Amino acid sequence: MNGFGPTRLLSSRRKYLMSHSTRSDRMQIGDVAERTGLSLRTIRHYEDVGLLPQAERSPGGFRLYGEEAVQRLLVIKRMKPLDFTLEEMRDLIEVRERLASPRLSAKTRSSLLERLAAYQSLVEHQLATLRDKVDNAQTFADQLRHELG
Amino acid sequence: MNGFGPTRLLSSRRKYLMSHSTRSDRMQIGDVAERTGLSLRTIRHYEDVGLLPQAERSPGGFRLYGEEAVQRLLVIKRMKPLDFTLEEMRDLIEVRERLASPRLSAKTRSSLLERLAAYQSLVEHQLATLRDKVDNAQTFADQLRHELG
DNA sequence: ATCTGACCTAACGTGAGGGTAGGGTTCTCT
DNA sequence: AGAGAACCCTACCCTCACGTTAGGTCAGAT
Repeated sequence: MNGFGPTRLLSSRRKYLMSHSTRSDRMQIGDVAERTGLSLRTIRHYEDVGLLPQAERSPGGFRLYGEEAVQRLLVIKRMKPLDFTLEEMRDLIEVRERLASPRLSAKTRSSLLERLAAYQSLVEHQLATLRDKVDNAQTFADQLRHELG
Repeated sequence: MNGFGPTRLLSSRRKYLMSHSTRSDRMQIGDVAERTGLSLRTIRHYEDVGLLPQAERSPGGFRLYGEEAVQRLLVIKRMKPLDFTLEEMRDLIEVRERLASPRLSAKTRSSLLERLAAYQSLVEHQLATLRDKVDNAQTFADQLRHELG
């Protein structure tokens, strides 16, 4: 159900949770999954398609993540209901990140801003249709309530 | 884009729109698609998986629908954002329909009501998580607006 | 050293349709 | 009656975002 391993669901992870010595602030994939509410499979998949950068690895090959990864995944999670493809999200995120850098020619910057603006109007549109869907669902729920009430 | 044929999109269908004689109130699939906003492909798929009952056919094999089909599809459309599988929807609709009949033993009726109640609580739950998603998306949109504003 | 829980890759499966090919049907108009 | 346009049919393969095994390896505790 979880993609792998026993289902931990909400139980906070007990073992080697940041041992004591030598640990940096690197988490492994299970911690990230827990903090984001995404499955291991999903996280790996996002890496596969480039939505998440390649994770560092432990000597034995375990993926290691820092806080930025969690933050990025949370952003992605917020975007998801807007019905973008993973590739669009990758692109949108990249545009935002590049804009964050101060070292950009005016041309580059304005072209990035343009792309971002395009995404924004898409976002607004999708947000509107999402709200419509909620209304629809609400209507259905009301009807159901009425039939049972 | 539409599953088949030239993209009509919003343009109302011009030809043989309920001819004049001999026609009953049967529509063909394109009319239904137009009225529900679903694609031809989707409608056929729903029939394939039993979410929509087998349509009648014209002598030449065209699917023919009545008003009930449109209504049913609109109900399905309202449900869709709630993230049910097509099979769950089929089942839920069937329960509702069976309940509508007056010829039911008390036992049957109460068992159906129970199932419906179970669905209802699922619906409420899904509705809640859907609203959460909207909030998330909203947060994201706000951020984007802020970056551009 | 061993156990156990957490993790790995590889690969196939699934749900809900989209897209295309190749061809038949139905109405309108002449 | 014939033609043309608009509409529809089945069959099949494709896509996207993962889920689900299968068959291992790794890391920390005992």
